[in-house]
Amino acid sequence: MTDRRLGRPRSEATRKAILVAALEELDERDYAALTIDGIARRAGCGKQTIYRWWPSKADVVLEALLERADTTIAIPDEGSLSDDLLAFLTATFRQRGQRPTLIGLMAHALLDPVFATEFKEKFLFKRRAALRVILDRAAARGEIAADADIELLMDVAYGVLWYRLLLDHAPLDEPAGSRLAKLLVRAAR
Amino acid sequence: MTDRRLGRPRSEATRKAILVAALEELDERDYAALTIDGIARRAGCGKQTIYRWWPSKADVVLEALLERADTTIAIPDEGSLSDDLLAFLTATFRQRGQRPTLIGLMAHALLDPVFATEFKEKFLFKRRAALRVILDRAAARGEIAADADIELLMDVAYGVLWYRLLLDHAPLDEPAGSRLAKLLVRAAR
DNA sequence: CTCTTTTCTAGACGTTTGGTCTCGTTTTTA
DNA sequence: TAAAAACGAGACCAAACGTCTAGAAAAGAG
Repeated sequence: MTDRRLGRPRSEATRKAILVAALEELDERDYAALTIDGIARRAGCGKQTIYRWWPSKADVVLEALLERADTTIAIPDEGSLSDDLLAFLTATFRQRGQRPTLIGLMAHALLDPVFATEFKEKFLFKRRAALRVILDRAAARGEIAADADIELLMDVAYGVLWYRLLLDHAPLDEPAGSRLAKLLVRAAR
Repeated sequence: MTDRRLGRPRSEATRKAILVAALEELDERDYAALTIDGIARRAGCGKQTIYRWWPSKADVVLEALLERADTTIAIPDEGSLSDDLLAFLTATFRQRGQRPTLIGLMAHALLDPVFATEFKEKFLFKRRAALRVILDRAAARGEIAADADIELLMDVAYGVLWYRLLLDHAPLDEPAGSRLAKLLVRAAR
């Protein structure tokens, strides 16, 4: 008796081929044109293999994104809120090449409540948690007013990030991150 | 010779029936399940009538939203930035019943660049313009630092609004509007 | 009043996609 | 060797999109 399940085990090679194929497809066409058939064809596998393991195409893309990106979110610890925020925001803003992927996932989350839960837990709330560490440390150092609304501060940071990502009307570069960091420091006092 | 076009004129009654039907359908099912056939059936018109006048179902919903909501965005003028922001934000946050509609339109905009332009011009940027009036007046009164980033302040306001609307993880009520207004006033100085 | 133009409802039609199901095969454990 | 589960390939059905056709209706022009 072993702890392995009965029957042929899941093919890790196929799993990776599917994730790679999903990202490659996303590079060539936009998210709206992404199809399960297309991913299967490119990965050289049957559609059923994809449906067996992922409930929707968004779940495939999300897993591919999580696997590709540095799963560990860097949490800077420079000693001051100002420096920590600057490092965190510029690092976050720098991942701008992922915009099409993030846009697609958010669109899917808005239309599919089940995936929305998945997306929040595995991606969005992880990022919030990282920022919360920074803010909590600053609060412990007394850099944040006792009556400050930590949740609101996080919503300001990620709100601006997502709003600009979605509308694409203003830059999302390092100078922008720097200005946002300054604003947050002033608002936290 | 008149300025009326030749032929049978467009039926205003049918146009309104379609917009009403779209909103009614949205009350009963979520945006993802909204279909042109369903709207046509409920409005008692042929599909062609819808396709003739609107390029996509999102355009129908957007027009219905614009027609229903107070088209004129109230711009308070209380004499102080603090009061103006409080009034503007709480009025905006109060329209929370429109969440499903707004979610659907944003999702569609993320997947369809053509509609995205429409959505920004006819809805999102109109709201930004209203907020800009408030901030410009405050700047003229000297309530905002000369080097303040007005665009960033607007992105903070609407960023938090949309981020909470999309994620639905935190309240979007009048106390929240009040706290956000306070934060903005502090950040603007 | 008749002709032309355009919109109207109604619904058939082809296409695409999603998602399920079937088939015969392969890889594992018992 | 038998049972169990995953595999690739692809058939299959249902749903929705968007186009098209047909005949009726509503307006102006002559």
